[in-house]
Amino acid sequence: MFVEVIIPLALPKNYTWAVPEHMQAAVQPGIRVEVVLGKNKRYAGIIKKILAVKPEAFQPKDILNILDTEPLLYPQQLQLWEWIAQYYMCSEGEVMQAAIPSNLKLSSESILIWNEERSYDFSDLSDTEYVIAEALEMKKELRLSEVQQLIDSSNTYPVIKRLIEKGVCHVWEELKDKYKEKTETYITLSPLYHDESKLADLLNNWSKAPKQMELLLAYLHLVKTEGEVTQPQLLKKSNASAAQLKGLCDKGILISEKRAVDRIRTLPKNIQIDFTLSEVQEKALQEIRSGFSEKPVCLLHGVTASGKTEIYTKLIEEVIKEGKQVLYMLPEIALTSQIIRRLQKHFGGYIAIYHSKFNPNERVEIWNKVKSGETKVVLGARSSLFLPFKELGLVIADEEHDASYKQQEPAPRYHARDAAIYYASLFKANVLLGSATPSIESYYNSDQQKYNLVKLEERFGQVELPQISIIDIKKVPNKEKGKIALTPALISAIDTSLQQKKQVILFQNRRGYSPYLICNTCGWIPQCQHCDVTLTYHKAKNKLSCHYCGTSYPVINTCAACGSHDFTQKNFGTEKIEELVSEAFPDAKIARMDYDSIKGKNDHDALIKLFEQQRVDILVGTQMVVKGLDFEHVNLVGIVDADGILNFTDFRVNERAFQLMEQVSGRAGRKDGKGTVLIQVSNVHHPVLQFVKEHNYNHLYVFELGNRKQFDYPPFTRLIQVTFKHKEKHIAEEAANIMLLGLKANFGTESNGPAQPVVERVRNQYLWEILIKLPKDAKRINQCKREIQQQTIIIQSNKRYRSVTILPDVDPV
DNA sequence: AGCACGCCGACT
DNA sequence: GTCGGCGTGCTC
Repeated sequence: MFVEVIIPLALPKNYTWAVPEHMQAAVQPGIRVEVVLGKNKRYAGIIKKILAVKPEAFQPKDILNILDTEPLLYPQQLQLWEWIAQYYMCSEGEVMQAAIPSNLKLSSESILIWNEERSYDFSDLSDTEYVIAEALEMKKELRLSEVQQLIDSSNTYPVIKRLIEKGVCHVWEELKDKYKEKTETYITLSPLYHDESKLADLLNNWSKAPKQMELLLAYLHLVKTEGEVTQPQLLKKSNASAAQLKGLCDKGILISEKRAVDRIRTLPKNIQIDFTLSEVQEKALQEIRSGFSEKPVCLLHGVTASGKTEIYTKLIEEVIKEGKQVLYMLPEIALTSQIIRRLQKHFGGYIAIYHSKFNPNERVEIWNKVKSGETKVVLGARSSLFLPFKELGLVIADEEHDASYKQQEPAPRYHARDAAIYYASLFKANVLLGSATPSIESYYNSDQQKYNLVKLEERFGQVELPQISIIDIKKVPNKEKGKIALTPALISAIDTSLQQKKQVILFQNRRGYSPYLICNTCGWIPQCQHCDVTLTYHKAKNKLSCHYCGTSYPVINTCAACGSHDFTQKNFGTEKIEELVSEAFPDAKIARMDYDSIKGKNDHDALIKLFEQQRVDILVGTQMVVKGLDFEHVNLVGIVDADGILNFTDFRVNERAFQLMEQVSGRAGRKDGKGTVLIQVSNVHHPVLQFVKEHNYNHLYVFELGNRKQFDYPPFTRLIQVTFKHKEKHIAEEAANIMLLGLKANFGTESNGPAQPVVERVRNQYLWEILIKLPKDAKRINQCKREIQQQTIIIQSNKRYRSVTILPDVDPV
């Protein structure tokens, strides 16, 4: 018997091991096994398939151990992994890395074992070797991490090698299971005293140790009120010490025991739906249901504040009642306590939250509860896709257009929305994609009748969509040199809102104080040494920072080109807007929400809460303010600098610009009355603005087409994005130049072939991203160039050499 | 991911 | 003439 095993490594394919006779009965797909790969490295892999025939090309090794009695996952998951590996061009091992909570991944740790036969003469050892040998002699065993501490260098390997050669020790690899149950110490009364009279006897004849008696009385009281008593509870209540409690336990009166407990607080399992759908929502729900009978995927295009969440809630309820499970995915950033609270209110203990910020032990617990079918609804970010659902009935991908569904680094570079559609198909489950601004590919798929499309064009409670006004910055009188941040029109609108006791959101998609500095004498602009982008001035930190790579520099006072000390700050970021607003409205409470002001996840939640409670009047922020948040009292949204959103050259920017502006605008007037959106822009004729103004999404993709007439519909099928990844900048540039010369890329898939560009990642069928690995030395780059010269590529590029969008003349699909 | 092997530049 | 850097290839 042989097994194909998935090892959590980027191996070109799965390897095969032999199963010794006595282990064969326990072997089945989904079980973890311990295997040796290479010389003596051990891994815990997952059995994918059982093979009956011995492979001919190599001699399989035996597996060492079987680690589970039942499969860790279901066959559907192995199928999903296979699909992701094939579709996104990575190994199944890499998928496994992403899929399994790190605590279920076993890895071997090298342990140095003291050689007892070794003489105690260390005269032949160097200083570092001596330090380790001495420690080994005392402790007999050392972990690799301990060795690293001892000689405080990461370069332990050569030293250890020499120690082995000199016969001081040998190396043992040990596999460790990292998941630990959480235990709490519970205190119970000894069964001896369960009899009331015996207990009374004990208390009446108590002598000495009054504190212990007090403790015992406190215990008896707690049992009555709480039922179960934990050690910390008891000690707190009785104000006693652990030693006093131990005394009671030693006397055999109380018993202390450790019990495994859930890390995740469980809520009662009940469903509570306390709302009714509006007529429009009800109609949409009907359409979704009947759509599901024909096609498994449905795109719900509902304008902002149309009440999509209520529809989701109804669908989830139906699925739970059928006894099936639901995966509710959201972009990471939108997983705020706002939405969590809302769903927990409806589904209580049926729901579990899952995302990458959870600690590994908690993740294992959720994993197990989803696997057992106990958890019915998972609310999570993209990684929740990998949970072992027992019987998936519905997947909801909310904010379907959001780019953070796509994993960029590391492999597997999967798109959670697309992978979820495949995953759902394995269960014959339905998928609901929801967005106020659907992605072009989803729109296209519904256009092609692949997905069903349901629209919700009305806001909940007949609130009208906001009135959108465009302010032409060019026409604003006495503007200073450069752009004007807050026009008089915007200022007076903010003033009106504040007087009405309403809230305002000001959106500026640039963080920092001023996006660049310019030398007044010669026009030199400080740039990042690594990235060729301008450095943004941050006033709070008093630093210049590169928003591309994150490097920060001290403020430059002297021009590198002409030595002048005279700089002007150009443009404005959120920091400056915040400052300008507080100057204009000294009495208003103003807060800023961007990457710099939000350090931890809690800051984000806390700020949202402040704003919800109207303890902030004006919120200045970047994209962060738009992600799936409902604020009821906002009636004005100002887009401070729309040019900054519209004037890019990236091919998908029109789509993104529209989505962003539409999402931002959607924050206005969600509940009580019509809102206003003011867009400050100089390029007033930009076509995207018309669509935003009319809330017209239907023709956006046509517009996208119109802008790129040379391509057939859909315009993006032939786009390939190439990313150059190389340590050395000049090589990445050289690689970009090869592409810019209009040469060809050999889209081979092997990762171990000769020096040739290598396909590494695929995004989805419309947009391919390819990572090209290039050799280091120049001679081989030329060879590479030659290999590249077989296919013509039309290139669209942004200025930075990091990422180049190219259009090949054949469809790579 | 490790680890081995082999190739070139910096030291006894 | 050897050490050690890293580039490349292989592991069932």
